[in-house]
Order: sequence, then structure tokens, then C-alpha cells
Amino acid sequence: MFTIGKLAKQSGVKVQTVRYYEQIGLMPPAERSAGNQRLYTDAHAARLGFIRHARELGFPLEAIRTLLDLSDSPDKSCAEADEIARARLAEVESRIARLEALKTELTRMIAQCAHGTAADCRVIEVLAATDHTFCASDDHQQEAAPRLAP
Amino acid sequence: MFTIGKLAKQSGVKVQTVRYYEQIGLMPPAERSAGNQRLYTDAHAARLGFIRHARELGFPLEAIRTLLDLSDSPDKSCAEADEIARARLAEVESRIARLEALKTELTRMIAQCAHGTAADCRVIEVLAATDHTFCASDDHQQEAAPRLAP
DNA sequence: GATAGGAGCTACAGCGACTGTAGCTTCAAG
DNA sequence: CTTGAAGCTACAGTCGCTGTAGCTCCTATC
Repeated sequence: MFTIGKLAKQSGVKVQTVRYYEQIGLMPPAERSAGNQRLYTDAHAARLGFIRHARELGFPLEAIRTLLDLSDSPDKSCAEADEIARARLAEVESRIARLEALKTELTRMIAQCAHGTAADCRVIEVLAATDHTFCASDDHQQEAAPRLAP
Repeated sequence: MFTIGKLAKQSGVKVQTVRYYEQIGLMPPAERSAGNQRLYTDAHAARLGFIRHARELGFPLEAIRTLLDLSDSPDKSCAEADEIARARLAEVESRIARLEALKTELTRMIAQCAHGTAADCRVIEVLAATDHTFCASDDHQQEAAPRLAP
């Protein structure tokens, strides 16, 4: 039995994140010591490792919840897990495609920048073109900046 | 002069989003009609188009704020704009690289799935491997699922 | 001129997946 | 026995919106 700090360090997840996972029911409520501290076993560590790995692969927490349920009931068909993974793959592929388009656009913008004043700046000029005049394609739409752990 | 609804439709941005941009100071406070409704000109539409386009290219709002400032003062050097665009490009490239690694991982997971029960599911097995035993590389770390407009 | 319904207004809550903070208590080492 | 690290709860903040509630206002039709 070990504390939340050890668990967190071992799994590469922050202490707060572990508590958050418990709060949203992704991790089971931990046993408590006499002094009200959470106590974990290797089983908890395995589960947290599963979650972490799935997060690294970009699965959303709800998908991970389903995957954990499946992993808890080994007799079920794995069709659902397969489907979740396929959906994630499709998402990744579409994001790659959009990011490639973005890359093209950004590269062109930067290459054409004459490094003068803002008045002549190609970067600003391209952005100001509301009709996408300068764009190679329209595929760069909806590609928001990422929100990743710092 | 037109209302927020026309502006929004013309620019492909939601009405609420326009108000939000005003709230955070990205759009200037609009003039108001006798009945307190916002009134816009083509200059506003151009600015909003700029923002929208930059968002499509994934620039965060803070970067867009800087780009707008530059665009408002055409005598300044465009070095800052260039830098912002380069930073964005670097980000896009690193995201592409990580997503490619992810794609490899997911493809392998799915290909090896025997479509049986969860007990034998390769997808779940791979996720459960805390030591990344089955991973081709460790490059899939920190690649969270995206949060895009629906 | 009355009325209906669409558009506008403000203010605030919610999303996902955490992260950070304040203000405590508990534990382990010296 | 003291000190400081680690734990606890509860809640606010992040980003970029989006949705809702409960109003008011504008325009078109009768």
C-alpha cells in the first residue's frame, strides 16, 4: 500500500490529476489510512497506467471509461474497443490532413515575408484576406490551437 | 451600418462569438443604435475576418491580438508577426510528428485485434502495458484529444 | 395600431481535462 | 519536539467559445 504521491510519481501523473480521476469516477475511491490519506495498491497503479497510456494516445476520458469497463469484464466482445480505437485513428488521420494543409499555408506565408514593416507584411496581408485569396486550399478550417499540458 | 447578426453571417462567426471578442477586447466596442443594438461597419467586418482567418490557422487569441496590433500600426517592423507565424509553424510540425507516431501506434493496435473477447483484445492489452512494451516509439506522449468547434 | 415572432440584449453557467491556490492536517526525519 | 514535506478539501482559473434564461427591441403582417 502506498500514498498518492508514490502512485503519482510511479505513473507519471500529477497528484491532483489522480484525485480528479477519482472525483469523476475513473479511478475507484481509494481506501483511507487512519489519518484520512489515500492508500493504493498495484491494481490502482495498473489502472492509472492504463488511463495515462490511453490519454497519451489521445483518447478522451469518456472513451477511456468505456475501455476500462471492457477491460474489467473480459468476457465481453472487444468490438467496442475496436470501434473506439478506429474512431480515434480516423480522427488522428483527419487532423494530420488538416495540419498538413496548415503547414503549407504557414510555410508560404513565412516564405513570402519580406521582413519589412507591418504594412508590407505578407503574414498580415494573408490573414487580412477575408476571401482566402492567398490560400492554397480551404482545408485549414477549424484547426484550433492545441491545449496541451504545459 | 449593419447589426451583429449580419456581421456574424457575413464573417462566418457566431453572434455570441462576436460579443465574446468584444468582451475580451479583440473587437472594439461597437457603436449602439437608439435601441442599444450594436452597429458595425465594413472596417469591423474586415477585422473580424482577420480574426477568423487567423483562428482557422490555429493562432491563439493572444497571438491574434498581437497581430492585430501590428496590423493597426503599419510602420512597425513585421519581425514579431514573422516570429508568431514561425512559432505556429513549429507547433504544427511538432503536432504532425506526434500524430504520425500516434497513427502508427493505433494502426498496429487495430491490425492486431483478433475481434474476440476483451480478455484477448490487443487494444486493451496495449493500453494496459504501463511500460510501453508494445509501442513503436514514445513519441505519442502528450497528444491530447482535440477540442474543436462542433 | 396591435400583435407575433425573430433578433438583439445582459449575465452567467458549462464544456474537457486538467492546473493552481488557500488554508488546513498529517506524517516522517532529525 | 520541531520542522518541513506531503496530504487533505474546496474552489477558482485555463482556452475559446457555446448555451441558456429572461428580458427588450425591431419588423412585418393583419
